[in-house]
Amino acid sequence: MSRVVKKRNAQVSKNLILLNAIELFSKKGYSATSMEELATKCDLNKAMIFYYYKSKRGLYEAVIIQVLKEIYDTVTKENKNYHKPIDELDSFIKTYAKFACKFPHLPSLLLKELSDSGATLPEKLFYNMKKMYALFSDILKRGEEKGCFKDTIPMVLYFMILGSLNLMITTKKIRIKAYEEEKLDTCATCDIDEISAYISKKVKKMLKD
Amino acid sequence: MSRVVKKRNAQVSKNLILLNAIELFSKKGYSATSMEELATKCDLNKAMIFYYYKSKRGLYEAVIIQVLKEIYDTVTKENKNYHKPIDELDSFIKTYAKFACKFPHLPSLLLKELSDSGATLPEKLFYNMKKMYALFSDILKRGEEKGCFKDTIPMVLYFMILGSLNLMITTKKIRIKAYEEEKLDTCATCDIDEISAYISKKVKKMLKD
Amino acid sequence: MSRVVKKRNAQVSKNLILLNAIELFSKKGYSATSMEELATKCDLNKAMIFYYYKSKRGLYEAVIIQVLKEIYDTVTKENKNYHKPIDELDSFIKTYAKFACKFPHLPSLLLKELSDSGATLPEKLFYNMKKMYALFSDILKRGEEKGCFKDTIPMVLYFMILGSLNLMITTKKIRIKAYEEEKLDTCATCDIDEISAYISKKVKKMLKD
Amino acid sequence: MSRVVKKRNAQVSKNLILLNAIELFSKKGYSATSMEELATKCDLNKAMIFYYYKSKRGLYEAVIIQVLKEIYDTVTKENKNYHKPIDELDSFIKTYAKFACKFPHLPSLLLKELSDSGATLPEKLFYNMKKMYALFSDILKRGEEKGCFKDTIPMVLYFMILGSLNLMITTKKIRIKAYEEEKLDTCATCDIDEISAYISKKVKKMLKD
DNA sequence: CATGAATGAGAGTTCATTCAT
DNA sequence: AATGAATGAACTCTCATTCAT
Repeated sequence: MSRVVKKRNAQVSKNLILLNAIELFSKKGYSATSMEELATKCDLNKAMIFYYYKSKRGLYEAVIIQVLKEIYDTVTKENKNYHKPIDELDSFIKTYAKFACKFPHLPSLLLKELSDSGATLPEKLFYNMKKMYALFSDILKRGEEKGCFKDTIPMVLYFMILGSLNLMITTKKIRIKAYEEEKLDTCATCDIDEISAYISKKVKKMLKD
Repeated sequence: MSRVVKKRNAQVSKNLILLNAIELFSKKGYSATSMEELATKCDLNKAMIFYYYKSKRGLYEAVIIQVLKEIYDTVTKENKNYHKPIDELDSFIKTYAKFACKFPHLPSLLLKELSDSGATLPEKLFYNMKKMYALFSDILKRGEEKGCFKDTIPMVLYFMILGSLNLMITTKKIRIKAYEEEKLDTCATCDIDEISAYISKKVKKMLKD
Repeated sequence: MSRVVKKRNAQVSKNLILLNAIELFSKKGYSATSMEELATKCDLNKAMIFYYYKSKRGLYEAVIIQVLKEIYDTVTKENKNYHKPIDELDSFIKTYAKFACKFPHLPSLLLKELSDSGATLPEKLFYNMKKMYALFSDILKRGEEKGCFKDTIPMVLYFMILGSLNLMITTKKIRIKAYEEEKLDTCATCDIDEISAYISKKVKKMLKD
Repeated sequence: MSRVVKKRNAQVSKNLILLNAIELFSKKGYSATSMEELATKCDLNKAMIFYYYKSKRGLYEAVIIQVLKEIYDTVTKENKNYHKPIDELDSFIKTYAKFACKFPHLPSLLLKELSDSGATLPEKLFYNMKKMYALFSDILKRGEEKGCFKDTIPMVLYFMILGSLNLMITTKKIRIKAYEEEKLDTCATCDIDEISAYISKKVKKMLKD
């Protein structure tokens, strides 16, 4: 009859759940993530997830919002140190790359959210996504005004950068495998800094006149 | 008591399942796709799916292989008409774009497969993915040999192209929404041809000396 | 790995579920009845309940409709033999009494359905309840026309009959207890026929002029 | 971190819980009533319910006893004003009707308690129920002794009165619906006073010689 | 007296999979 | 080749109850 009741404070538990949820959702996707598994990972009772986040979907939204906020904050903070559009662009790319390395599975999660939802994507989520893009497109705009960037379609350029970085990060394992087994040139040995430097260089070249 | 037994030949049913499976898997992802729903969509009994494809995972692999084959075939066929690396590159981009439009949800599916599996990715699937990439990297290689392309890291460039195209396609709905609601510059009105033309132009610029 | 699969035909299983559900729902009420328990009682897998009835609520509605139909059919069949309103009234009371004995816990179930639902009561259910009442009120109406019944408010009389019968039946156990322990006059020894005869007699007296 | 601790005295909180519990249990039944919901309704912590009433079942019993007491007290108090059995009977019916209107969902709750429990019905509850019935059967007994009532089976008559009143009250909503939609004669417009007057009149007629 | 975090058991429901026909 | 009944495991979610504070 005697039950051992763990005593942690609310914030600790709530955060523990969120952090592990970020990992699981981004590794396995929404449907394949089980609340049972998450609870075990947190060493917490399953019911606590619902106590704090109401529902699986609720937790999921909290996860996405949290992640978007983190990216945005990281990127803006870094960018404050630079004032020339070219440096800001450099910094944006490097910071995003660092972030994507930290949560390597999130991009596909966000991507899915962007694609199937369309209309149902909750407002908060949508709002945070736009803020992130606005940051980037502002850099380009200022660059064009100052005459250092030409012929920009910010949306496409944004996706060229994010797309390539995400793919390079998530495919790391398999690219190594392809290299080891068949000496295929998959850029297996490059680290993320080299990759983002290369992308930076190429993007700047694209935008020159 | 009398049961109506549909009579189709095996190939027809098997294909019917595969086609509908492509749609469902790519729309909803692996876990969120139910065999029940698929069977209903095919107007076939659930058990038939297992009769033909052994298991859900088996069907899923068949789906991915089928899709990769289709992309590869389409791209190679188109590219036979061109012989200068620049034209081949152009053609590669345009053909991939067309394909991605046809199955707009597949990229995220492939992407996930690339990321979580790593080592467990079945050989056949892996093989088909490599063939596709080889096609692209060969174009670049020939271009470098002929001196028309400079400073290439094919893997990164491959992902810049695929990444941006995929993202532009899958986010179409939401970009329109963002434009309509807040006049955000999300390239909402561009059609896929304009987008791939822009990407082509920019990639070529990157590779010039 | 080898699974033993029971082979019964659909109708048998579906009925088995319905019959046991009638018993459980009427004994315990909706919320307190568990699908797990029902399945065990049927010696069937829990999933079969959902296979046949979609949801607990769906099963519940099937139960109620089934029961109402049975009452209605029993009552109409019996009443065909009589043509004078007084005899029809007698027969109505006796038949309802017999039925209520067979499913002693149903009345409280129907009662609850009548009370909390109001607007949400499904159409089919509502329809069957009205048919039942119409049967009774028609007897009274004919009686008034022929001059053998006076001063009727059919709804109240209907509930006097049903209410007293239901209560006498459901409280049987406890009335016996009260009698044995304290010689309280709870009509403990009366059987249902005596009770319905008494009710019949009294109702007829009420309706005389 | 600072926690706001409500300060009420014990009796106030305990009563608050009881009152709201009466409402919820009688509206939804035992199983469908959740302690969480009750706590929210009381603007109190869930644990307080257990602090005061030990368990859900304990609270439930408190509820039933409280209600039975209230009925009994109301009825006896009213009946003190009358001394002829006929007037006492009238008064009993009218008072019960008033009470049932105040807690329209209680009857079905009591009914259920009467039926499932049988042997397990706690002593206190049983005791209170009997007191209530004794009140009624005493009126009839005195009436028979004085020669103004004939041929009484008090238990059945008790249930005729209670049954019809309860049913008329709980089905009010649905009877109105049936009337509005299909002009069915469901006594939709009668108020409780007319109904109890009609019942009174009819009961008295039954008991005449 | 009062709170909120924590628990374990069980609820309804879904789903991939199998088997007899 | 095709069906539909059957299964068992898993899933999300709820609930009464308890404990530390």
